[in-house]
Amino acid sequence: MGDLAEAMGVQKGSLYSLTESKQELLYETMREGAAAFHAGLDALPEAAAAVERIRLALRAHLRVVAEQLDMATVFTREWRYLEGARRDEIVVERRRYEERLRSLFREGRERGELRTDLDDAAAVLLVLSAANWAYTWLTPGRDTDAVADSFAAILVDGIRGYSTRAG
Amino acid sequence: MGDLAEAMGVQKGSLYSLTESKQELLYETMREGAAAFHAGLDALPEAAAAVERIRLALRAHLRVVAEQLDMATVFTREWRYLEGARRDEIVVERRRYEERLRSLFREGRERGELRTDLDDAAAVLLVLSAANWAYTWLTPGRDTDAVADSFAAILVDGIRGYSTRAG
DNA sequence: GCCTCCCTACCTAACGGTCGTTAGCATTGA
DNA sequence: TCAATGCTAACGACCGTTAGGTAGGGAGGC
Repeated sequence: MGDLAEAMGVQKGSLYSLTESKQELLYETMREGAAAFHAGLDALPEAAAAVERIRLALRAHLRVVAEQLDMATVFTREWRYLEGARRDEIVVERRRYEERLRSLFREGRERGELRTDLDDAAAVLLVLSAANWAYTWLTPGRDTDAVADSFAAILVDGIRGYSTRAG
Repeated sequence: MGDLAEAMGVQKGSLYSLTESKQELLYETMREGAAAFHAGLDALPEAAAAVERIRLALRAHLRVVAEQLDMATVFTREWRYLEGARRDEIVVERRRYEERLRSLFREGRERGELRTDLDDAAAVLLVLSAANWAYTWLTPGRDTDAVADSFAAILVDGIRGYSTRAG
């Protein structure tokens, strides 16, 4: 709160005529974050192939992280410190996001666009890992879409060389 | 330090005849962590194929995380709070680990075992993301090797369905 | 074998700083 | 007039650390 007040050019105590508490600020940041990430999934073209939707979901997520790096950092690191009902609400939103991601894979598999032997849980975890770790290395200047596409390319087609691919 | 003292059944101040400072404890934890993760890479069979070495590296990393969850959590979350020379040393160790992982991919590609058009940087980032995010969801009881293998399977051969694979 | 020294491990008490928050009051603009 | 915004000052809690002291046990010298 001290740092925030200083950045606003205001005394520490003055913040409390603008906000209820530090928890409240954290909560509002988390709400913004959840909304931003969900909006990325909302914008996915429904008609596109699963593989394409996954690529675009990765792009959307990384773009939010890159464009709102501070928020994304708080979103990934600080949600643990929410308490009570506010925490419950945010945890639900986080789970819902995971579930929406998971359905991308499940539906893709059911439609035969993805491997039938695909381990859904592992695939989602891999994407979520990339998404949630991104705040540590993404820099707003770089071409975030290209990175997302590289991730997607590896995820979709793997890393194995053509000559050595097993039948 | 208070929590630690309580867990040891000792007064807070008594800790300081055993350690120099909280920083020192953090530093030692980080050293242990770096050693454990590097040991995982040391044990990789040199003769194995790149794809296999990558799978085993993932296994080794996740196993360390699962078996030393507290250490791994500190290792991934708290290294930022190291200061001065101790911080520098740990940052070097972290970078070296990344570099060793990167060489798994680079050598694999150079030997033709991995796709010639592979984006090394993205591949390493993907593996590191999975590795560094693992402390948030890994539970010591579960079959960690199986999860690592699932990750490796997706990483190596991708998720795309056979019927829709592009030529 | 005994005594002395000293190191280790522990104690109590407190210091100095940080931090979130509150009370009470002043200013200002609609 | 009143709500919003700001100020000053302080409270209370927490935290890492230190000072100064005590108990005990092992090592070395006599």
